[in-house]
Amino acid sequence: MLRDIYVGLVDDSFIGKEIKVAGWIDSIRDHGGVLFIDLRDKEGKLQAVLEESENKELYDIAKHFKEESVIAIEGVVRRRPSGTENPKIKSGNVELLIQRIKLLNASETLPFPIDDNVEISEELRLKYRYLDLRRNIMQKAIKTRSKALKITRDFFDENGFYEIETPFLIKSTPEGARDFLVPSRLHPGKFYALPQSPQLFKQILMISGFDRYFQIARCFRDEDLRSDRQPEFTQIDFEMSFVEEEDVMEISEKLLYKLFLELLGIELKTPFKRMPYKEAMEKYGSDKPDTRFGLELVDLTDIFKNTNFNVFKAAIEQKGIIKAIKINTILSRKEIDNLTEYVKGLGAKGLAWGKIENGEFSSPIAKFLTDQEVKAMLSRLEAKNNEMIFFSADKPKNVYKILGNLRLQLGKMLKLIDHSKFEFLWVVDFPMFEYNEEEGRLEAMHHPFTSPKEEDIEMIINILDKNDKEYIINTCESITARAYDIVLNGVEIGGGSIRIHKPDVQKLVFKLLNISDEEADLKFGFLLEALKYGAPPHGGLAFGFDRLMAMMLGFESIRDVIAFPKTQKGTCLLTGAPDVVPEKQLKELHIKTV
RNA sequence: GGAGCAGUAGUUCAGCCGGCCCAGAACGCCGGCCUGUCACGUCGGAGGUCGCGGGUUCGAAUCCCGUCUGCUCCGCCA
Repeated sequence: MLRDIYVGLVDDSFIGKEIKVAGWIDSIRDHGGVLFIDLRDKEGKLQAVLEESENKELYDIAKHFKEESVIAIEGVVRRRPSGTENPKIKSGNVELLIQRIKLLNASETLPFPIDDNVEISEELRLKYRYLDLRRNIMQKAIKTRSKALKITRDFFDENGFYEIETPFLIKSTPEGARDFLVPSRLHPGKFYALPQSPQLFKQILMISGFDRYFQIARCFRDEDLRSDRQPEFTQIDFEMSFVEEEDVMEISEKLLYKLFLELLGIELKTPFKRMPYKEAMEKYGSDKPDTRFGLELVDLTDIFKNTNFNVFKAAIEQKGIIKAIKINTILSRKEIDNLTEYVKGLGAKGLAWGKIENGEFSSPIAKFLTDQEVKAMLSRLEAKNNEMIFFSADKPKNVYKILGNLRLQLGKMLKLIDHSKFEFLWVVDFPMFEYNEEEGRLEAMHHPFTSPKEEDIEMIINILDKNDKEYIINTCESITARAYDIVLNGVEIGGGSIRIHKPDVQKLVFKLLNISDEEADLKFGFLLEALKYGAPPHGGLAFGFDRLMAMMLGFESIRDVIAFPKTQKGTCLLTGAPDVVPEKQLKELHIKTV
């Protein structure tokens, strides 16, 4: 070994000992006659000292060493002179008296400082990721992530789960996200897909009788990126046999409890709150509400059902709704303008607002409203003096999107969010289906293997019998799925469901999704077949591990908890992926670029 | 596919309603001084295709058009 101990672990007990250490020069200070070198490794820092009078030759060389160079030092640990202790570091009572130094690798001047307090552009951080990762905050993030994985593995092991790997090279299936494809050399014109999740395999494993499975699974989705979405990401994926919703939620809560306790010292209160999807949408305009603050949406549709105000009238005529958010401050004209721009970006035509000042309601739309309407509305909103109201009137989907996002924006703006809180919430009773207007067909809201509630199966059969588009659109929403999402501070950190375990129900659902028997056989035949041979009732959940870690560590983006993330355009600035490949490689794969 | 923000010394930023800018600060870098600092101090110095291309103008970092890159968001993400 080139060293006896990590510098960060040297403490009072080493006083008087001669040791050999190695690490990076965190900082170097030449005082003219005495030189300080703070040596750093993954465990911390240690101050090393060299006096010119002791060794002039070495002093003159060492004073030119640059930060982030890698050196090895031999010397004796001694107590620091009284009054020069540094309480900020663990080894602050002692220092290493340098006898010999070996320069193992000199560093050139860095492209940016290795310092938690300096914000460096994302571009540079990703290009020089190895330097970025040297920063204390990133070291901590990666370390915590590793600990979290260890805790997770132990937890599932202790609870009778097997960790089972599933393939990366799989069959592409319709539905869901766009697949990443891998060309097959042995089968010209054919492709593997990378898994969007181990979904089908974990179900098959239940049918195989393993009863409880988990996996720290890498998943791939070829969709546009966001601060919380990378093309490859990690799920904590698990599945259990002979369970119902509550069982899956309970084990999920236990894992989170353990992670928060052991990593953050926080004791979570379980069970977490549950909220039906419908309530989440109606009160928060979101299926992943941030419940750390109020500003709930209030429905005003009935109050304005006979209104003469054209904007509201038109919305109601098109099966729309009118909702409002009330805040207890009056914003400036400029702030309102900014919010208007914001909601326009979400597809709103404008932002109607009103305020109560000096006991009077005033609003750009006041002249279109009757006294009765205003009175009823203010009473519904319990609006008081110096409060302000924002309206949205549109199809429900748009109103939820606009007010849901406006609510988050207002929460931030008015500083209503307590950032020390961790508010968990289960969102339950999701609809099974969503109508896709563009494609004119139903889509699975969760995925097509999610079980409908037992009592709703009848409804599916009815819908199929009627075969009437209008009826399908109107009825599909009331079919409830046995699905659940877990939300933390307004971020969806996991989701799952009880799956279909009977082939006939699975066939019904495929049929409703407009997947023909033929196509179902072609794409999911193996699953339908497997369901015929004693498939146990089963269900599970997958956590978005990157999101969970980002939340726990207080990062805005999951890039900060991934060692080597990609940019918003999906490129790796460190290595330059993706890149062109030699013609020969393409030829072997039977591929031509266009 | 769309919208917004950003791009100026190595880094972080200021300048940007055209001329006071052949661009400035801090940190970093280079050199000198300094025996107890730990964001050391101090004196001096070097360092810039103002992302790129085009246009308007007597004159462009500054205005216009296009383009590239990063970020945030909408669409998309079962």
